[in-house]
Amino acid sequence: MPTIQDVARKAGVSVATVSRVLNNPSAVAEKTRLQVQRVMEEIDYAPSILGRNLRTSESRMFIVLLPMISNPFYVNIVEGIEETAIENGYNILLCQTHSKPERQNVYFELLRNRLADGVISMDPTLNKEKLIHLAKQFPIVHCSEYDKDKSLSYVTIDSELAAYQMTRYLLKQGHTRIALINADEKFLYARERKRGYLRALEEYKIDYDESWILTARDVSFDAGQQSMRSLLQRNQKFTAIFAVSDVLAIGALKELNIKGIRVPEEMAIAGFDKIDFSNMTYPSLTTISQPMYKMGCTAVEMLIKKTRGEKVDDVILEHELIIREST
Amino acid sequence: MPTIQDVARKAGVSVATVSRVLNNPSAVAEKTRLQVQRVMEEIDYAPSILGRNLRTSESRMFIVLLPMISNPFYVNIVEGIEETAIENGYNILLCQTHSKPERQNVYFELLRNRLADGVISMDPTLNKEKLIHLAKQFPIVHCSEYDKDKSLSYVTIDSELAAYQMTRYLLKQGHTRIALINADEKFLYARERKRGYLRALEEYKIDYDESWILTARDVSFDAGQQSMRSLLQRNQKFTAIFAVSDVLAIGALKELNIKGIRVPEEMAIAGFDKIDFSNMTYPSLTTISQPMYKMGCTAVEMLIKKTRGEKVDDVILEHELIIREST
DNA sequence: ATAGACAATGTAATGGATTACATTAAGGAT
DNA sequence: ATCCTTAATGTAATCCATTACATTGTCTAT
Repeated sequence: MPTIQDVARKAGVSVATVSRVLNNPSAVAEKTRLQVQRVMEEIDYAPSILGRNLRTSESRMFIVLLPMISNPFYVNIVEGIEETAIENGYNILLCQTHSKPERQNVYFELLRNRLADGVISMDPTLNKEKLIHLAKQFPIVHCSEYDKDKSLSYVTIDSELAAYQMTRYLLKQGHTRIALINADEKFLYARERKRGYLRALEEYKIDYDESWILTARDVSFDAGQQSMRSLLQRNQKFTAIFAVSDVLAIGALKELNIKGIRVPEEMAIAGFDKIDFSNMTYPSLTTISQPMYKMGCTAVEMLIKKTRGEKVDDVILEHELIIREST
Repeated sequence: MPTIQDVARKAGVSVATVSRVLNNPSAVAEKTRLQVQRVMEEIDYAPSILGRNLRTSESRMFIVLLPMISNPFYVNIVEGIEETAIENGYNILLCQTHSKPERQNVYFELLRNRLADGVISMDPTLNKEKLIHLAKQFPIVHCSEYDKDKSLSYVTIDSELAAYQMTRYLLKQGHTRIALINADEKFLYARERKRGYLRALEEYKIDYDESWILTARDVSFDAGQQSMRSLLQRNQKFTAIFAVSDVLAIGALKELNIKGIRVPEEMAIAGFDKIDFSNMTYPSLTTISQPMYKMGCTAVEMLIKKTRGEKVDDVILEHELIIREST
């Protein structure tokens, strides 16, 4: 691999001039510039990112931390992040954490080592203290997940309100026995959506009890299906199910299909997220649309501001109730 | 951020000794080692990856190139890649190319600059010459997609055979009019699967014509649905559909559901890949199981061998016909 | 003709780590 | 007491690019 020295030697100039051609072309005479550029072409020279970053401590890379790419919820967010990052001359590295600290640390090391200029985190399981500590030194933005105590910047939606609206919608449809398939409450969104659900039930003076709420093992189709199965065994005569994630709802719907329970006639079901697949189920799924693409864009914009040292405000985006066939 | 110099100064030793503590601890006296380690702890020192890589030209990172993470087909492959890479002390960077050369080049630059030690490519649209050129200098392995002319290493399945078996299975079920929803033939797998499909039809002496084969706009649910729609408009009375990808099949199935066509009674449908979703549809989808996880593991193993300069053989893994409710 | 201004280019320090080679000190053999 | 071996540590070159500062040369104004 040729270096800047090789170019300089071959072009009969100093390395400084070559570097100028690269970074500030107007500072070198046209004749010299063309000569240098010709040599660069000729020997297929590309500046070493390593050398450059070492000198400038800037990499124009962002790290995007997500639990797993298997959750389709992230797809459109990543789309938005990528698009906006590229527009602004940044590239992104997609990093799966599997919610494991060892994995997370690997990526934080990249940050500490200036292999990345900032982090967009969508992993809610990150160690909070560590994160706050890092956020003092490096630009970090939370996307979709965020922390209550405001010590970290975030962009998200109002999960509580969305869940409240969905539950209220189901109540208005005449349902009075509505189960909630929730995610692990270690996720803030799980806690928020549960609160919204309860608020609606209380407003409608429904006589519910804790058994209406079921926590899925994880956020996967299987877990959703299994949750539905155990709900059906109980014989509690629910007429509607609200799952806090489309993935769970789709799993649940599958179980209803298997058992031959007609949706929405015998049982209504609603999800959350509006992932692509939610429109492919039979029947299609009523859900909450999160502005995922926009959330990704916003996260990057916030992050770039942070790299410039500017103050950024947290952002809460609008969501939307999408009524389809399953309710 | 503290440097190795800071540690050396504070511990009263030379930078060489600090470096030895890091890379070859047995070469330094226990007393000194402990002292140095204490200082490292104290000032929260972490070696600069940049500095290290610049010196050693090794990064222990692999780049994984895929068109888009939205295609669930990649999920399990990535799982296998990641697992195996980590086991061997490597980390991976997931890179979406969107099949665009500009994007691909960004990541190849990382490779050229030693920010990564090798590439696993799952993007079939890469410029072949460029790739062959790069493969002379850097370890590159193709995963799932591969090139006919054997100039690049690959791990894949026998798509032609799988498609042949699926088609033959449908024929044995008594279907005689089987449409193929294909992907763009720029993908090798699309060409291969078409060949397998045709071989079966010919073996069964089916009087088919070109109109039985439809090329989807891209590989997405929508494209599958649209393909089905246009097939139905034609009034050609197919009794079975074979889609070369589950994503397409699921879109097609959706359209059948919408039109109230019973599956499999009035129309059978089969997919390819066995993605997680394929078991969540109603009815569940007959498909070809690719050993995706294993494919990912194998790709990494091959790549590691290559980084060591060893010769590697191409690998073709076994697939399996998964018969479910849709046929 | 000479000083001053300015454009173009070069020199050398710098960023953070690794490592070949040099140096020092301690212990063992005679 | 002297020489040799060996373990422990240090010195300095190196990887590649950027950039502050120094130098050279050309042109203008007086």
